[in-house]
Amino acid sequence: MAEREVDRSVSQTVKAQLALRDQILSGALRPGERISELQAVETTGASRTPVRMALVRLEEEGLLEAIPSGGFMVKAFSERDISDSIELRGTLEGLAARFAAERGVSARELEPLKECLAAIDELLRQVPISVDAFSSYVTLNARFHAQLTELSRSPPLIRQIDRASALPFASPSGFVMAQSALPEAQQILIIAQEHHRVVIDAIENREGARAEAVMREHARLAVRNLRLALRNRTHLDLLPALALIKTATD
Amino acid sequence: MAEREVDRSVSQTVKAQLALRDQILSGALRPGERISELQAVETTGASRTPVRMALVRLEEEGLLEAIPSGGFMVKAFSERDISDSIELRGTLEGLAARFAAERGVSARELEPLKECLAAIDELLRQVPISVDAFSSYVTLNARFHAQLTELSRSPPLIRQIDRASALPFASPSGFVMAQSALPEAQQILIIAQEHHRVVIDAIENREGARAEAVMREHARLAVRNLRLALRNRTHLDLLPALALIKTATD
DNA sequence: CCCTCCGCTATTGTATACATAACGCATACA
DNA sequence: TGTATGCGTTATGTATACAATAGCGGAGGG
Repeated sequence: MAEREVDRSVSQTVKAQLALRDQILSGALRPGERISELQAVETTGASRTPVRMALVRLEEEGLLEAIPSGGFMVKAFSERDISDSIELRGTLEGLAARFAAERGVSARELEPLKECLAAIDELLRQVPISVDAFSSYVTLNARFHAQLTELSRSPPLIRQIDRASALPFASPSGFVMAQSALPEAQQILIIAQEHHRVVIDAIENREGARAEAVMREHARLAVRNLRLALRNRTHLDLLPALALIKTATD
Repeated sequence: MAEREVDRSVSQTVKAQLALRDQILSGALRPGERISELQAVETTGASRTPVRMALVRLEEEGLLEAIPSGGFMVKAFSERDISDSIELRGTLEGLAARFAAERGVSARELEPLKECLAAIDELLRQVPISVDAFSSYVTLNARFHAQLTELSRSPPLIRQIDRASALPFASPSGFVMAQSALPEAQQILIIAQEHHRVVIDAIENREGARAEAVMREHARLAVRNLRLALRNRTHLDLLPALALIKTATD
């Protein structure tokens, strides 16, 4: 066989993992479908060992499921799984906000959060929001959540939140995109921004319970809106993660 | 070289994973120590491929940490990491209890929980509790927590709780054992049992908030007691997981 | 005497060959 | 005609050979 083209800039394992994740999230591999190692070797360009490592990592990430008789299949998610994942992340972020508030955060550390807040305020001034601005919003929102998580200064918690966000529909960007299909999108973003404002205020004033409560409400809002969005399936092709939803609703 | 002795009853990957986990939790491998693949091959009896798969899984489990330049080392935990992990699990179990309460649970499903409760009541009648009884308590308590988690009927949440319990000191059995070193051990077990009783009652009566609150209090109690136990380091060899604590406190 | 550079060694990353188990198909018998 | 059994094919599980890199030690020069 012709010699393999090898990209030496990143490890083969990482390359395979990224490629496979792409295939899953883009819908090229459908939920429930078995992933053939040989096929993965061909599509990713890595050999079987790194492909297998990538498969194990993707299983731990939650995108794949081990088949008892051997091998892996693409995991399928119910609508309930998705809303639970969002609420789960909200709960963890609530704990992170509480930790941040109770343990104290310097003004210096809150600065990046406030910058995000101001930048989002700026974006939301547009009515209706442009496509470009919306895209910036997705980025800024993700950064806000990541920085808030960091403020907990709790490696175990940060780790769990990262894990909970691995499922794309449970990531901050994921459900924002889902909500964008709704007619009330702009109003939703404004409410969400209010949550952001409150959580910063609560952390500044060391009100742990309030900081936690608002993050949980933030997630519950997301869950409600995701449910709405799943009713009008019109623009949902915006959300690639939807490729993971079980076709047969249970 | 002499032919390798192969145990064909379980996969080599699983065998290696169990063996390595044992080595880590028994303290044979110290925190911060690099794990050599070759050495692991010798001690586990598996070859490099399954050993590598096991290492990846243990990393995802949180027992190992990837070294940037390659390979893995045993993760080291601070005291704060440990108490955060317990509080984290308590928060997740709180959510599980809430889900169970809000979504409704049949009397049939609560039966196993009540059996655990009664069995623990029986054990606690002994004053002071015997070593054997304490060992039964550890098992029953772990079962209680596992069954409660199941009642949430939320696969993503169950998965996260399992992950959060992977760290041995964050598992139900782990911190019970740590607490056993305290002079107030018996009193603590009685309070914990009261929590168990309340959460069942709350779930039965569909009081989600109360069910959640008591599980969080349950965890906070554990955190307080673990702190106490770490002060009197006398009997802490009871808790193998302590092998994971950073020697240099930071 | 110390610092730097080169080369060696040890360990990980990758590829592939081999073993084994599962699935499917075909054929034969009831 | 249907079912069961056996064989073949294909996939995964395992082992090992090869490649590349990082870390360490020694030697040489400043």
